[in-house]
Amino acid sequence: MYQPNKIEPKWQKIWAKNNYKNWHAQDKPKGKHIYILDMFPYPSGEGLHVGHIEGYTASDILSRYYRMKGLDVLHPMGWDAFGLPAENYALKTKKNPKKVVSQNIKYFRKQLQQMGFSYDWQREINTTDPNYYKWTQWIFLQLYKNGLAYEDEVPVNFCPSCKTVLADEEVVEGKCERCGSAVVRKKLKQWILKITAMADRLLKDLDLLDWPARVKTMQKNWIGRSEGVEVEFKVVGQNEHLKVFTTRIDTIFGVTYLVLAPEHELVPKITKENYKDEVENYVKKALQKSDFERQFASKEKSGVFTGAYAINPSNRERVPIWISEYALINYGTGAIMGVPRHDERDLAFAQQFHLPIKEVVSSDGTLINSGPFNGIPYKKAQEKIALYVGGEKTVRYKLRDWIFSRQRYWGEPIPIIKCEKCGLVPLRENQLPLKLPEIKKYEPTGKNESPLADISSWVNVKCPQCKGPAKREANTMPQWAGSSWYFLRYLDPKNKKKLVDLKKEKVWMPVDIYIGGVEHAVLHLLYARFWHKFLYDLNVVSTPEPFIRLVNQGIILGEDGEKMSKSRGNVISPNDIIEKYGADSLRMYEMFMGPLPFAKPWNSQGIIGIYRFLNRVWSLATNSRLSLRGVKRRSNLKESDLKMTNEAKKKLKENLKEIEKARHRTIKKVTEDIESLRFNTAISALMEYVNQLFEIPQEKINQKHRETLVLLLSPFAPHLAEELWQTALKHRKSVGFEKWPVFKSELVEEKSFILVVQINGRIRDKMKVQKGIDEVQAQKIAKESKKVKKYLDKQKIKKVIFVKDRLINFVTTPQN
RNA sequence: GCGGACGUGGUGAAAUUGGAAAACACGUAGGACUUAGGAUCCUAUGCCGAAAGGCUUGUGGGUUCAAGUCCCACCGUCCGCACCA
Repeated sequence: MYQPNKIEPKWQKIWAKNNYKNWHAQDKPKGKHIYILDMFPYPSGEGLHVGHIEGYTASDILSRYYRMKGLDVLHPMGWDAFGLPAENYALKTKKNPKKVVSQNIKYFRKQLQQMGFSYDWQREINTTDPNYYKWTQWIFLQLYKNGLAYEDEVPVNFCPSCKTVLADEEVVEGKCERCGSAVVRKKLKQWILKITAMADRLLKDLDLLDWPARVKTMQKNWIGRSEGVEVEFKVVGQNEHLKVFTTRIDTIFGVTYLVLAPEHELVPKITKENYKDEVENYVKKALQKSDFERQFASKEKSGVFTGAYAINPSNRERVPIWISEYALINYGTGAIMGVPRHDERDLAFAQQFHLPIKEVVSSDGTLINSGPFNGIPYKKAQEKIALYVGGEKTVRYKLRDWIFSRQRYWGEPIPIIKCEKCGLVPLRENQLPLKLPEIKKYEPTGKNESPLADISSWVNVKCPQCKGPAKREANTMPQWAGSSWYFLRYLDPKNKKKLVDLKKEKVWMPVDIYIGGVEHAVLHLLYARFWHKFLYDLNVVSTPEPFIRLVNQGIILGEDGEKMSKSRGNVISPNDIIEKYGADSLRMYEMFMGPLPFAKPWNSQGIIGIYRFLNRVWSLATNSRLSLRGVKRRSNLKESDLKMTNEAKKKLKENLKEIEKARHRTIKKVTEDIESLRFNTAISALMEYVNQLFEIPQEKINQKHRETLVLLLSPFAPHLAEELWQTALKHRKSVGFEKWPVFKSELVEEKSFILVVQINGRIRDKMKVQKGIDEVQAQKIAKESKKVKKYLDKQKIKKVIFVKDRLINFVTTPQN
């Protein structure tokens, strides 16, 4: 009897011997090797959910499969444990974050081991371990030394609930990605990473990657490259110039006003006395609004006139200068030229404030009202007009630099000392890691500083340069720091001298297959690419991209088809499923639900089908009865016991002949499907094979049939396979390192096929015939069919289409 | 609004290159075995029809001997971005 709750713990214990040495990958393997990586989890208090298991099962199947194919497989696991979720949870439960994290990790590790995932636990890493974050800090120092980390006072996103600044990537629809509070804009001095310096490479190198189209598109849009022209408008009566950015320089003759962002630095300078009160009022109001309010609450355009005018360089016309929220300070130059006739937003604004509207591109796409450029197609005119108005070609990106400091306790300390005399002084590399002090009060202060600022024993230090009094940088790094390079540390987790040994790095990088959720498309995946390119420039790594192939698993929805959530009460707990059906059933069901990238609703009934299947496998391999009692299984009977009609005898003979072919066909199908990550159809193929084995008497099933079944099943259901391999089939060694079965192509090939006979494209008959017959033979056979004759009667055959080994189609016309 | 993915039975889904639509499961119905069945086994199961046969891959058109697959238009769903000049 198949009892998963007995055999699963048994094999898990055996696999755990010597810290899972069987799954330990060589540092420098001699033969073929493959790096199969999961997005490592954030060890929350909730434990693993079914979504984690989906991706992790897929990667485990691949890992086990490639080991059986004889490859060296690197399949590691670790913990991404710094950041807000752990800290908020710790605050809520009034515990120490370090303790919380270590408890959660313990629970996660246990759950992963209960699933039978074949990780190389000797390479386990933890981003909150000082031996790990030493290197996160080291990378920061290199960024600083290379001018890619800088401190600046800029308008930043601030979450009032989490009491910290956030990166643009962490703001979703104007709200904090973590807690959902509306984000407000503040001007604060922050550490910033110059990701924009890599914008072009991050965009171009997307071409090197085998990633899902939507992730590439998301990154492309996020980087948001646009080519345009910067052009200056002189302010009337002042020695000031307003620089605007436009992608449509050809419409400059149609400019009827200019707009500045409320935060634009020239606003106070150019505003005329009579307009000052109104302008200041508007600016003040705008600054108080959250991003959410500014972007979504009011679709109507707002704005005020500054009283100032500027000269349009194309036609010398005087145009009014306005300010409005719809000009964004952090894109382009923060100032735009208003062309109401040819831009929807400008049109809305012009209509609101009764500004003139001027047409400069006619319906046929040529310029009008544009002085010397009239009659030229607008595209062609762009270059000439840019030259004419003294504009400068520029490339602009939506991507903004990465705000890198957080006013929270639970993160990597930034290894910088601030000295009044010497300014910013980086720690020396031999002073790393700069450990996060253990403190009692780690609540965020809300004072735009991390709680570390209040720990005087930690924060007050001597300046390494002048030995005078100085302070440590008290802000910490964001959650994304540790995950931006973790896949490198797996290669060399204990190296004390280097982040990673270059020789080991050269062997294993880049990651061959990276499996994880799509939610990191513009966060982790963008940050990791950025750091990787930087490390590539430093010769710390040898490849420009870290992840060649990315696969997103689709989310698993609740039974109601909605996203699983506690409030909906539709969360499926892996623990319950394991208890009821075992980890092998859970693994296989999640793979059987549908294609890996699809979103799929859970179905409690569905897993029963898998459980039944594994029971059938058990009974086949152990040669035992399937049911508990009272059931006559056909294959328990001797051939002579069967009441054999002639037809039944014939069918049996056929089945026996077919079964060896079926074995080879199944090997082929399962092998190909695993390699292309079509696990659902691989499992279907295994089911079909089992169904076929059930069609023949038990004594006709030989060891080879059973062994093939167990071998092919082993990546999917490793516990069951191991049990059957060693107990029922009497092998000594683990099934996980047996040779993957091979098929003979001559046995996969069928000798006959079903010839489909069509008349005018409609199927009229089917018949089993020898493969390889030619058109003449096929015609002859087809025409012998009564059904076909009926339709060909009184018809003239106009044309015959013959597709070899598939079909024959008679195209006819009535004879008269 | 812009960009992307997609639309097949009661449900999850299969379907190499344009060549048998619905594999494999779930569910349902009937039967077997049973003190019992929510275990197990067998049979049936896209729709209409007694049958012959006809119809069927969101809708409408097109290309083709042949379309789930290719082309055009429309409808719908999901996801991402969203005043980016």
